Amino acid sequence: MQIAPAELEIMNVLWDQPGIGASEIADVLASDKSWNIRTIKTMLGRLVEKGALATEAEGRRYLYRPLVKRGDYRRKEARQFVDRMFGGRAAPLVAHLADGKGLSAEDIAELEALLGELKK
Amino acid sequence: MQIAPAELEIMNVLWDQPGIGASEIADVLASDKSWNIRTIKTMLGRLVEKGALATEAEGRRYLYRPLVKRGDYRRKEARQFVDRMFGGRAAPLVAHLADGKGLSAEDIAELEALLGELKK
DNA sequence: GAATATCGACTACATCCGTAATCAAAAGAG
DNA sequence: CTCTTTTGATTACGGATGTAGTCGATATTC
Repeated sequence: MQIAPAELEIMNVLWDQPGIGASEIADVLASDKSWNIRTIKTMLGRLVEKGALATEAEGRRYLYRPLVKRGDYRRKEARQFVDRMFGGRAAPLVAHLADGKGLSAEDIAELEALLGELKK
Repeated sequence: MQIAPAELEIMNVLWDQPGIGASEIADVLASDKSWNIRTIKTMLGRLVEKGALATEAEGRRYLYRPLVKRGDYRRKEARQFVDRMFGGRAAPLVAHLADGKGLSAEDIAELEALLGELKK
């Protein structure tokens, strides 16, 4: 199941706060995005249609909650991206991120810890 | 400038062999893709329009050559992807790849070497 | 109770993408 | 010279996406 970039913004809100309604989502997004409430509702509808969200009626409105796990989705996308852009190799990806100054000291430390884990 | 997934296949061929024409590209791609030559030409046209490719007339046909560097494009895409999916943090991305068994021993070795470099 | 705000459902519409088909001109085959 | 092939240019077309507008029903506010 494919989630478009704009739809992902909605999913992110719902992964953080499952079980809220369209207007609450609009409130959360209002800070960075300037999306019309209708736009948000359109995307909610599409996400439900795609099977990414479940609805639960609360009075006259719906509450939404993710059916896909954030981790699962990320894993799938990460894999797909690395395949598409780097022929499936993770190292070049990290190298490119590093080259673009995209790695903080903290990132590097985390990666080291991670590699330590992996070697075991 | 945005390069769609299918267009990227064309770019990859041209990054490997700049300065070839549509039919040569079709030959290279014939092994894995079953794209009609017309499809390839459509994508070439779009890539030229987007400014990703330059054309050079050779008799009645064109030779194509990338105007965007592969490394630059990858860097930009990697950054964008990490921002979109992982809030800009690289470590979680690698963690997800690792979790999905997406890291070979070789990858791990390369990453270690890379981190060694970065720490200096 | 009448005007208004809000909700979900349905519709709209331009652009991008994947996948070609058509067309006119030119080049090559015989 | 005529038929076929190849090339770039233009057009097609359905599905996805971003960004809403319309509509009918209901809830809320005077």
